[in-house]
Amino acid sequence: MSLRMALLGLLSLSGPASGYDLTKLFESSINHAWQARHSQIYPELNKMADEGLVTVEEDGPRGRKTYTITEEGSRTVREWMLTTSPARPARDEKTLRAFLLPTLKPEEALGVLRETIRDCDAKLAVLEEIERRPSRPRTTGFGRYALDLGLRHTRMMRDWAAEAAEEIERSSRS
Amino acid sequence: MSLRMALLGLLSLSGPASGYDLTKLFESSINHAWQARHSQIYPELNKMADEGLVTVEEDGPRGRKTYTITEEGSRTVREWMLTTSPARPARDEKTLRAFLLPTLKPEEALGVLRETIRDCDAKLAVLEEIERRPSRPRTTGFGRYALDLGLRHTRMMRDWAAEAAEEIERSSRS
DNA sequence: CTGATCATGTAATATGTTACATGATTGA
DNA sequence: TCAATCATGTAACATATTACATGATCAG
Repeated sequence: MSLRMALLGLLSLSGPASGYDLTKLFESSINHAWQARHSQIYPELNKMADEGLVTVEEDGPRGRKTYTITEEGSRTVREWMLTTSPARPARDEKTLRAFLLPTLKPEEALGVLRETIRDCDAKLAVLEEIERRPSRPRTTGFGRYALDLGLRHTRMMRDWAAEAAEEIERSSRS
Repeated sequence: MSLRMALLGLLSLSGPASGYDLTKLFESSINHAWQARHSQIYPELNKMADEGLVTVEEDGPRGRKTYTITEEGSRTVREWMLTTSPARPARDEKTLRAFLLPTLKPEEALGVLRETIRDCDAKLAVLEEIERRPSRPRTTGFGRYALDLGLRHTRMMRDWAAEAAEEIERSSRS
């Protein structure tokens, strides 16, 4: 269901769009919370059109199709947001690796943690750049919460890795 | 690969265990980073046995089988931890919902956020209880990083939701 | 005219969930 | 003896990834 909801949500927030647009939007906005390839997005859009959650208009060049969310589509996301339960916990490979850190020797674990810190810093740079950008089109609102969450999440991860590394260093010195 | 690595990691951290044990261990330790049902775990263990990453011993009552990680198994997780790249971003339904918050009316969004806060508080209570527990068997180490990350993540989420709610309240009063 | 990007799709495979199925052992 | 829990599995279905496949349009 989540992919479907993500697509309906994007259509509702950004207005009519093609599968191609949505694939890009996915990458540039919601990517750290959910991902999907075009090979999953295109079929899903067609299914939703069959079910009346979106309408299709075959217009643009190169067989471009524009999808628009319908009343029923809007109702569907809304229901989902308001009534469905907390849902499955996240599947996060980074956290899994954190969990498995104790299987490594201290120096190895340290290496992994330092790489994590570098990755977080790189990601933070990107997100902070987006945050600073004065003209985020349609975006006072749209994606604001997600950006904020992304920043907080990355900082949290960075801090964790830094403190874990420090702790390992301390205990291997003694 | 991740499920496989999670299983090998658990076997390496906790010692030999049955599929049943591992299913339970999954739930009680690594659950917030990765999940798997027994219907996925049993076949994976058998596949790994075929490939020599674990050995099986059919012993206990009720056809219980005990799996032990092999040298090759250990090498496999180690490689994975040290050499494979940052990997796919998390898929987190909670964050997706956060992203879609602007599709709701302010009062509705507020309701969702308040529920998020309640959920986080409940989860924090559980995690803090685990943290306080004096006798975590084999666990000064095992699961420590993951627990810490879990706590940080939940607090981060809680803070985010609280601040977002506050912001919505403020702007709807004006 | 040529490389980048736009634009859509399908097929094979891998991963994950839900439901079905069975039976042994243990403790009250 | 009966309910809970231990213990393993398979099948059907849903979801997601990778690779294959095709071609139009645009900017330099």
